[in-house]
Amino acid sequence: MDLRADSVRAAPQARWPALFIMGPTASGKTELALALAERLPISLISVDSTQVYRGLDIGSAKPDAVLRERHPHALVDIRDPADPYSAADFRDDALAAMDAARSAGRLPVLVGGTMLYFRVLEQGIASMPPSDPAVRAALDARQARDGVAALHAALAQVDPEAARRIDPGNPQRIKRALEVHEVSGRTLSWWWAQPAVGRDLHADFELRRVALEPTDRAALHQAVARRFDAMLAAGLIEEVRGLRGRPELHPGLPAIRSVGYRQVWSHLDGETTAEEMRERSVAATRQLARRQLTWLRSWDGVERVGVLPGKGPAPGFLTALLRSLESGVAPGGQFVAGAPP
RNA sequence: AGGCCAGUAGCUCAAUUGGUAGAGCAGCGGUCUCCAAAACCGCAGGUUGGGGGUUCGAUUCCCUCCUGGCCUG
Repeated sequence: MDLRADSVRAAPQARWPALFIMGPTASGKTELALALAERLPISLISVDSTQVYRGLDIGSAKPDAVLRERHPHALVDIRDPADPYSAADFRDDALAAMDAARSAGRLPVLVGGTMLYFRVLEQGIASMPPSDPAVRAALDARQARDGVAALHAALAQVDPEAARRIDPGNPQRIKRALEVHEVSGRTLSWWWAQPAVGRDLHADFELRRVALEPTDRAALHQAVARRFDAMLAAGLIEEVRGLRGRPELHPGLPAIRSVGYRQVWSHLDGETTAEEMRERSVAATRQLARRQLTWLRSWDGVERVGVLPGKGPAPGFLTALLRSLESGVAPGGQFVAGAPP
């Protein structure tokens, strides 16, 4: 779906530059973004499904308060962990933050590792009924009572097309399809067939997309383990203990299901030893990184920059990136429309 | 020193009366349209501690050596 040519005709004014910094966990995205923020008028926008939650600080590798004071990050700490955030929420919020950056003459720099969010921001998302907590709860109960196979069979009745495309063992997607049907009266495959609506990002912004890709998997694994140990030393268990003390929070919430938090929560429930908790957390982080890399490999037109975990990209890359971005800054210290991203 | 038990995939363990080995986890690859740090799919992986013997055939029986653990001195 590339509406670029049409959009340029419809909106002849020059587009505003924007930069994506993508990459798996522990690849040095934040360091690169902060280095840019030190030297250029940019607005940092977090693309991270866990950093949106207040109180999930250590385990989500949020930049610390001092750094965020100096370089504010949009879309960090915007939700309570009890209140689930979604890809569609992100798209709206990110576009608003990008518009604000443009109004301020600043370069929006979107940094993060939540690849679905990048994809939805760029390609849009089909107009579909949002999630409905009550319907979800009912479907969860039905799954517990009748099993996944029964849910898939029910889906096959109302929406054979969706049932064929969704794996019979994938309860999350099956329930989403049933939910959409229940709240809208239309099947998921009907919604899939609708033309995409909503704003086209490419009409207003010219993107430069940079992906940090670790060149050495073993080194990435080591960096992941080191970083988790540092989180433990920084008080991750205490952080989770605090969350666990809130009665409205539970392991079914997206926030609590995220890497590290889930495993520590389970450890505090007495289900695992400290050593098991550490091993499972580190393994889950490795798996997260692997899935993030799978996303990145499938994307065309992305600038791929090799990094050695722990050392970052080659020094020449930052210099070259700064030089090309600086050329878009006017004497007044603001970016100009039509600048090269 | 003697006795007993154990040694199978990277890890934890399976394998009916001997019929040339399976699973979970980890690893790797992939899917992804309002939970995505989620949910799911697939793949690979072992001269069964070494050596010898019995047998048509040994993870399985016998001998020996090595390693670890327990017990007795």
